[in-house]
Amino acid sequence: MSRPKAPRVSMADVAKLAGVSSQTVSRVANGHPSVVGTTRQQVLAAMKQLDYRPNSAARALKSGQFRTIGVILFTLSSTGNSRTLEAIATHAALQGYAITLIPVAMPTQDSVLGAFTRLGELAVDGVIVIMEVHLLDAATVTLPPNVQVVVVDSDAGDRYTVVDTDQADGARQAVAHLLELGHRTVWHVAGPEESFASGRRAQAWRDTLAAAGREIPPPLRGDWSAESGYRAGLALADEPGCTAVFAANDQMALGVLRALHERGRSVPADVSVVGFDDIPDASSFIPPLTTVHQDFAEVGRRCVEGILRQIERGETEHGTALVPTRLEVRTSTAPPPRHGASR
Amino acid sequence: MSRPKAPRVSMADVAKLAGVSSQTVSRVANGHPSVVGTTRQQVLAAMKQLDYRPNSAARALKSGQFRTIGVILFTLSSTGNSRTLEAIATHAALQGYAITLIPVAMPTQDSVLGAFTRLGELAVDGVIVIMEVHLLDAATVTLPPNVQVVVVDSDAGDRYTVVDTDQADGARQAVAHLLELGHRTVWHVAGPEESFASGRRAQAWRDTLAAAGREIPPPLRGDWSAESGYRAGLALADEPGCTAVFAANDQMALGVLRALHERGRSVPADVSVVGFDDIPDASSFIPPLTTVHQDFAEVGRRCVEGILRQIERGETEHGTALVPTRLEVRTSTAPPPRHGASR
DNA sequence: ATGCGTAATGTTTACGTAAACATCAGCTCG
DNA sequence: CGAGCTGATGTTTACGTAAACATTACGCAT
Repeated sequence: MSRPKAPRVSMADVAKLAGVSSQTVSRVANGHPSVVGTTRQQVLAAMKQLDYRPNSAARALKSGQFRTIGVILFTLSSTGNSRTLEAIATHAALQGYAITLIPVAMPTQDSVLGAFTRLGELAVDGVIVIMEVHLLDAATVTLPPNVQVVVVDSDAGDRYTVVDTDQADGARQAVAHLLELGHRTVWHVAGPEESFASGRRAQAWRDTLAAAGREIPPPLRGDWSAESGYRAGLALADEPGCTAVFAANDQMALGVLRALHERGRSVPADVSVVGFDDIPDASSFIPPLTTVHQDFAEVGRRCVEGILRQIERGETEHGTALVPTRLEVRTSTAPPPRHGASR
Repeated sequence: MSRPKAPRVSMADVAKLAGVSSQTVSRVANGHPSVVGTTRQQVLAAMKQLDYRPNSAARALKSGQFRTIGVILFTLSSTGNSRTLEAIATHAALQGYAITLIPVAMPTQDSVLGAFTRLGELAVDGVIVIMEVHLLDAATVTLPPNVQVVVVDSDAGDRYTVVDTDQADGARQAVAHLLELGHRTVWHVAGPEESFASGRRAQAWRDTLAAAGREIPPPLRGDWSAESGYRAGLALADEPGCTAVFAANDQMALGVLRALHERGRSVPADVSVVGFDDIPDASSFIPPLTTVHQDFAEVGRRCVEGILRQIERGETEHGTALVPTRLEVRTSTAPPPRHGASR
């Protein structure tokens, strides 16, 4: 373990060179006002000459703060997660906070528990959870008492600060758009059952149809993947009455597009398709996909704001903040085929 | 700043409860052998009762190690980066290391320099850079002396440990596949000029054609985005002699597919298209895309191994490790149209 | 029996920082 | 003109851990 190391430069070294006490060096480092200009210059010069860098471990030990936020997530393979993470990292950096990644191998309670246990020994002041919250329940007991939590995409607003895309309104916009175009009803390719976002989108789809007095077709279930969308799309292609599809994310919409294409159903002439997320590729699908745009950057920003507020104040907040969505209309949607033509 | 806190449980507290010295607690915590069974049990029980968690700041201060790896990257929006990061995080966690994310706002030397300066004060034992290395040159001076570096996708093997996908072989396989199908030559949609990966793929494309004695069409240049691929695709659709396209990544291939589709050129009957990356959606493109599969998980694994080896040994290694690629043949490639038919 | 080695545990110390407290010089005001 | 104040800087201490060193107690060989 003991390896040859360039011994680190400490405040004491700087102090000696500058001819002051180490406390004065500390004051300069922290921008304390009561250091006179000339002294400050000397210290600064000494710091530069020795290439001094504050030791964050010592600082953390003394202050009890790490200036670090942990982010717990299951996977980065979904666009939403990685874009949110990126925004979190960027905003945290702006506030002088670092991000520590805590990957959870599998979305099981055991794994999550393990991640939180590791976290208990980890140097973080707060945690942002990008994951289904019901998995978190068992884990909360293992959280150190003074670590705050913010959750993305969840209904746990009564226990945590929750930041969420306005799933319901996004889905409503998508369905309303299709109805306005004249479609009788809208079919739905839902996400996995255990996903909160998926549930909210499906519920809003159902509600919007019900509010308009339309028939509610049985939803098809996918797992977010394009492949599962393809399977759903094959089924939909065989439904003669199906002229409009709302897929719960863009990847499944991609699969639906492929299935319809293979079955000779033209989009949007025969069937209209709407997605959710607005991933960068959506505008290059065949045809370019009408989809619900999510502002991941804003979600990330609010997460950081929320967690920092809690860290500063030292107390947990509750409540849910919704980030608005907006329908991005491209060319995968059109009025339904005229009645005569479609039979 | 002084906030009401649950005072943290320290070794001394555990020691008092267990009726031993804090050093014995330390020995138990670190699995030191010379603690007799009964004592160990007492300490363990006390730890559990008090919900003791080691303080990583104090541990880091004492040992000089943080058990943390920093990852510097510019963006997570590319599949490759986020998948690599995920693999890095997973493998680091397996070894008991945490990952600290250092996002760089813009790919400029200034930004990178800033990130490294911040890093200087950060608690990391090593750094993995997922980024064009030429931006790193100015930054190395600001790196603390005992922080090791591993680089992904670069030609800096003479200065750093480099882990890279075998770009050249992947591109070669793609081009060879198209030539074997009977295409006279292969057009190329390249990535951005400043990208090392892009350059390697383009060079291998050129070399493979040259080795086969084929004509080398002028490469088109994109920026990795589907939109840029679309623009390139429109140009290619107007090239009568173009029957085969090798796009430097899957997203640009997606754009090419759309352009060809819009121009009424059928894939693969009229034109064959090959991509690079094998993103999950590639199998759901219209048609499913033949592409070069990259093993991002393996890249991440080797990065972590490399950096840990350097951290253990305390010295920098040089050299490049190549992760093999493999051609995933789907239905976007076929023999060229028969001569008579195409005119 | 005496001494010595060894295994188990306790005591001291240092890591680098920053809060708390102490000191000292210069200045204002009664 | 000196008491008291203020601003600049120095000294002490504590944060939690673990290495290094110190101290027991016990067993075994002479």
